[in-house]
Amino acid sequence: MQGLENSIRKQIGNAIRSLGTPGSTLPELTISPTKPEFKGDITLVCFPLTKIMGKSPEQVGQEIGTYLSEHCSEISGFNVVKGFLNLSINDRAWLSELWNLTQSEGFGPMARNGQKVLVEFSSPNTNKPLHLGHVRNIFLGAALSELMEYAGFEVIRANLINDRGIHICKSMVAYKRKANGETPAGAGIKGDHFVGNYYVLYNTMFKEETEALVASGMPEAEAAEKASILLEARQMLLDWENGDPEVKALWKIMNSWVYEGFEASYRRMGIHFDKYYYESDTYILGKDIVQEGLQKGVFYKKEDGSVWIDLSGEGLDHKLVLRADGTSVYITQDMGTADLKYQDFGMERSVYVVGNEQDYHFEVLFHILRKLERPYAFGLHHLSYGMVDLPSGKMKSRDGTVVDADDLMKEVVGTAREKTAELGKIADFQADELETLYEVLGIGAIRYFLLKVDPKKRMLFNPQESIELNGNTATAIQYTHARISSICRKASQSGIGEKFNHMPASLSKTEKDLLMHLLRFRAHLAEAAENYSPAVLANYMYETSRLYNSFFAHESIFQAETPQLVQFRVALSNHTGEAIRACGKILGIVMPERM
RNA sequence: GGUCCCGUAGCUCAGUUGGAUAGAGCAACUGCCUUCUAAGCAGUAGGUCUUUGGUUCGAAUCCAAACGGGAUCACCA
Repeated sequence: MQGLENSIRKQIGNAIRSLGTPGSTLPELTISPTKPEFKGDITLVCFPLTKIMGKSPEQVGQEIGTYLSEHCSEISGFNVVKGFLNLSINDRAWLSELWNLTQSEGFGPMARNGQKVLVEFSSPNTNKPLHLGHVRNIFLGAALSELMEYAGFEVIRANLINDRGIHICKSMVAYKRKANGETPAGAGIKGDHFVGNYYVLYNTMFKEETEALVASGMPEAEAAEKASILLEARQMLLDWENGDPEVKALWKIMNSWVYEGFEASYRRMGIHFDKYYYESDTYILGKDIVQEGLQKGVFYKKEDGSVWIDLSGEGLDHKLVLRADGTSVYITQDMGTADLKYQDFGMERSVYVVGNEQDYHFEVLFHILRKLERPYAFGLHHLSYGMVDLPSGKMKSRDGTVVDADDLMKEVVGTAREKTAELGKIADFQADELETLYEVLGIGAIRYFLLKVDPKKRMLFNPQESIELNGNTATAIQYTHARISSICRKASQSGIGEKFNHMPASLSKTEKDLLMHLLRFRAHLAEAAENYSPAVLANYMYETSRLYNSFFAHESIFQAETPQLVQFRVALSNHTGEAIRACGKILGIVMPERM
């Protein structure tokens, strides 16, 4: 596409010049695929050229069209409708484009660009198991990482674990009071769920205690502050900071249970990290940066000793960066962590995959880092995403309306199992092959469902209806891939080559639509990487699958008129498979050979 | 209240950065398995792109305002 489109752009430029417009600079040419209801393949919008050429849009179209069909062998015809110049490209030109593509980079990754990008995602708290919101974050981060890698970057996947603070202490208090030394292994519960249960228990106990206090005549606000269980949790946080060995030991063991649980979930999701950061290490960072900022005059100190930054020039507000007592706030620590990451990896770009409730925080953080003239400051990006809603409304842990990540995976894999059995195409599958297939279908379905939507939009998750296996779903795309694989297997048994090595004289409509779409792969890849948007690629992948299915239904492959045509259609199928696998790899959706 | 995000078919979402008669899937209705996988294909129906102004040859897209939904505006993380 690139080569052909560029050469046509050039020819159009020549046309405009030779049609008598001396010296003036060309406006940007808008060229797009022709709408299906018109004849032609690509369309030039003529309106922007009317001024420079001093003619009506129709005249412009006619004259450029005439010039092109005389000077440009790829153009086989044209028509002008209401100022749109529709150009027909001969099939041979399209075929050579595909030929060029498959002979060169194909659908493989771009060449290394020598730049590094660090992607921070997942970043869970260690007091409860992962839920659907985390799953969106994790799949976004993982897909973005793959996408950037494919686009030529070296990628560092980082997970900043929030393993410190009052919320962890709450689980610890509940455990201390009620557990009697129970362990996840003993209880037969996954570690993160085990600890999460004590967090829930804390909240129950806290509620009971405050209600009792209120019943005994204490005002509600006071009761919420005086509950012994809360005081104990606060004391525990202080003890933790003072290095109390007993508290530290409990903290360590409970966190290790959670990490085991997380690792199991990550494994099932098919993701990994290159680097873990822990807030228990990073929370002390950033104070030296505050001093540096004061010296540089970026920050200022109030009479009480607290340190602030004035961002009113940026349309924001004044923001505290250090308390009067010299202790850190969240953003202090984030400044320090940003420096730490840069020391560790020296990356040009850094992406934070964090929910949109922190939009303001990151805007402030990025402003600060730019004012502090950090070398990485202009490569920062906040990949902000919207909440996942349920039909019942917002997910709330205390209402028990969260969709647990492990439950979700289990359920969808179960659905894949039932559906597969229903269709009954799996008679000759081995048991372990089947288990793999169910995983691939189930996890793929969730992944695609969460990735196909523009990240910044809130999205609705309906547990009953959302994970469908028909229509615009991973399953349907995986099915297309399985069909393609089946074609390729059959071809190889008959000794038919899978590589594109023959050009038919002409293309059918579905062949041409598919081919033209395949040629746009790299443009979509580039667009997705540029916008940090896996959704772009997800939609491209679905469209590829749809066009292939249409081709598949309309054209017979092995019964084609000539052996050459058979070979071409096999090759077209194979290359479509390559494109789908490439998208699948980036999105983390495994494409099965058969299903 | 200030700031930011969102508003497209009954539902869930696309919409190539301003182009032609706005597209998919689900749900509903019709057809298509004796030929390569029907988890599919082809079709019917479904729209005041929240509203009102503006910018221009042209607006779902850009600007302004209003309405609706959400987030945020902590010396929490």
